[in-house]
Amino acid sequence: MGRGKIVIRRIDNSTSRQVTFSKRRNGIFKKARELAILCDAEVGLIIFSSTSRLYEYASTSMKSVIDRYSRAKEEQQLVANPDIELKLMGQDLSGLGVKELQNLENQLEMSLRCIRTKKDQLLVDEIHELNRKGSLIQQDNMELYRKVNLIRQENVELYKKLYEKEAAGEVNRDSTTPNNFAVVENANIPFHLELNTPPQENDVEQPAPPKLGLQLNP
Amino acid sequence: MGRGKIVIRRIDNSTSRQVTFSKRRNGIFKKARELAILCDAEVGLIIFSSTSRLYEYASTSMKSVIDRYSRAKEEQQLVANPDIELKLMGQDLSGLGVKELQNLENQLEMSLRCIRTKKDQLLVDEIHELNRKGSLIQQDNMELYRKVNLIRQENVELYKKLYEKEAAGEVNRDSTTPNNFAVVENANIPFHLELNTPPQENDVEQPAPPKLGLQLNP
DNA sequence: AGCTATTCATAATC
DNA sequence: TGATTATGAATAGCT
Repeated sequence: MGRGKIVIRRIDNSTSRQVTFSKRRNGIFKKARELAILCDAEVGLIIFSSTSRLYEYASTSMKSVIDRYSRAKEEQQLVANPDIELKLMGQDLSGLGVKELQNLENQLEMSLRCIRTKKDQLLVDEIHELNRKGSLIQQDNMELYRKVNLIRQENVELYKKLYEKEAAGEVNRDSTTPNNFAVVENANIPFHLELNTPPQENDVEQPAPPKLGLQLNP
Repeated sequence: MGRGKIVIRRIDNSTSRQVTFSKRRNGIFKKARELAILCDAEVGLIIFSSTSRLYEYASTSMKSVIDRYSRAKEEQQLVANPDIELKLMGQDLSGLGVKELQNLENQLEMSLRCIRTKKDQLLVDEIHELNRKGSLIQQDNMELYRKVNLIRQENVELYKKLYEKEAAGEVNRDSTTPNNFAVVENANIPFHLELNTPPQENDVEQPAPPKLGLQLNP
């Protein structure tokens, strides 16, 4: 139904995707409404666009639809698993008085709080652990930088000495060839290192470990 | 679309209502699927027939759709109701009826869920960020190890050459003193480095970043 | 946003 | 129910 047939696959062009979305969204909402009216059905339709905007239609109310859906699903579950309810609810609620129900509510709320606390603790612990590890690696990193600089300095000294000796001596054997090669490599390494460093310098050279986002360890 | 135009009102004849329901239900499910695929949307469609049978379609999963819907709604609530805060502290509750109190309770529970979700997201994000940073520093670290080894090797070569030259030449000036000193330092550094490395090697030498505790990125 | 040429969905019928 | 078909709707491609 259009100027040409299309295959059903994601529309790559973002603009036409948007346009098609608008048109078809209207179309399907109309269909949903018609189905609900014509056939006396309860219909709920939820659509999130690719840009995460929410569009919804419900013949009654979305809350009603979702509640009914949940109940229906629970019943399906029950049919599939007849005895899960007993374990889930702990007990039959019918015949309980206000006091018992209040007790039950309190217990469940306690469990809930307990679980939440544990979950949060796990997350926070993990962040601490990551910070600790990060700090260790960073220290190691700084140590390595120090060492590279020391050895490099020494390297320079050695080259100086070699040149002095060669200058003091005379033009001799093939040793110049590997020596030159070595010089090139040496000249290369610090340069490369200098080039490599800047992007990480903020994270790496500072004495303190980087604390990002939330500050969890006071 | 059919042999004749129809008006959109409840179909009285129960049989044709049923037939129309079947046909249009298939139609709208197809439309929903097409919309989801074509426009990269997340779609959830719930239909209860007039006989209370449940039919559903979800491009991802109904749970995902409903959760996302709830979150979106909660955020809308928060944005729309910036002054809940006043009643948030619970003062001035006197004079409110059961209905108003229930409303307030619902709103607060919604806010609470919203805040919890956001908090969890922040924690998880932070863990991801720390993992990322850790991975970067670790790469840097490995690069540094490589460099230290290269320069050290080169230094060894240079020492060899220097000694050769000195052996070939003669016992000369005071240069031996700083030279010896340099040798001592040089001999020291790799040793120190070797001693330093093992405890961290597990963390540092592996190509992959260390994922500790919870595995958050699947 | 509109406008058609087309394809599609489906009401009526068997 | 299931299949068929005439017809109205939806919409893809253009402007």
